[in-house]
Amino acid sequence: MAEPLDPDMFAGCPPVAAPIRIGDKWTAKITRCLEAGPRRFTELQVPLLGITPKVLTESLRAMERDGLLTRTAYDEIPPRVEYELTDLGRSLLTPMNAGCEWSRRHLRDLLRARDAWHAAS
Amino acid sequence: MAEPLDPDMFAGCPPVAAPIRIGDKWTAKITRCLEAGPRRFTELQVPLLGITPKVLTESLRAMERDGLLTRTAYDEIPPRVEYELTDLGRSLLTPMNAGCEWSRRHLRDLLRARDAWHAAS
DNA sequence: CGGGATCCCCTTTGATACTG
DNA sequence: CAGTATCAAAGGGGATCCCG
Repeated sequence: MAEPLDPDMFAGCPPVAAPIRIGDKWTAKITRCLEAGPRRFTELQVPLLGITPKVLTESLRAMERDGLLTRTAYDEIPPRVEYELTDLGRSLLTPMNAGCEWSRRHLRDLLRARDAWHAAS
Repeated sequence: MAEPLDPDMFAGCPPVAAPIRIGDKWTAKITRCLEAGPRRFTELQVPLLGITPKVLTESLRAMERDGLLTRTAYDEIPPRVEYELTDLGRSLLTPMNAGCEWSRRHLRDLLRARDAWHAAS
């Protein structure tokens, strides 16, 4: 359905890059991962470097509860579960893109101000 | 310079309304409070219902450090300090407005999904 | 494979009291 | 007025181990 997720797709998005945050720590990244189509649990773990199963489960459950994505479990062996954005979840991409655009244009200024502050103190 | 801040200006913005968050818990609201011009410390405390001086100071210091606002202390008695948005701080209004627009259009759907979930469980 | 159960830590946030 | 100092609480996030 979709290309494999790039393990480094968030390389340019350190936590400092997120004065703008959507939902909890992982919501925005999960949304990005699902942008191109449904994904499996293990598939999501790859770009979300170091996320533990517990935390990923919690984030996915919260998003499911809020109607941002659907969870579909297939009764197979081995088990297979797919997560897919709903229209509501997809609507988050608009403010997310506004946030990313802000980072592209202004984050450098913010970091420069922060460095200057540390240098002065 | 500017009209007094409405103590209830954030009445329609419960925490649940913020799947989109800018900076720490108070950054976005402080930015809104400064939108119309410089404000004093005590002036800011009014709409930020219940914020303690400590937390307000911490938030303001962090924003100053990041170049989002300036702090000007006038050597008078009684003391007077004014906080004012920089251009960088003002640039946050764009993604903030995108987030507010999302809330206006979709928050109702999110809350409905959440309620349905609770009802089902 | 896709989790659940436990335990724990640390940061964020707040309450309270005091001060130049 | 505009903070600072200290303490306490809370919850988000993570480590580790286990399971159907």
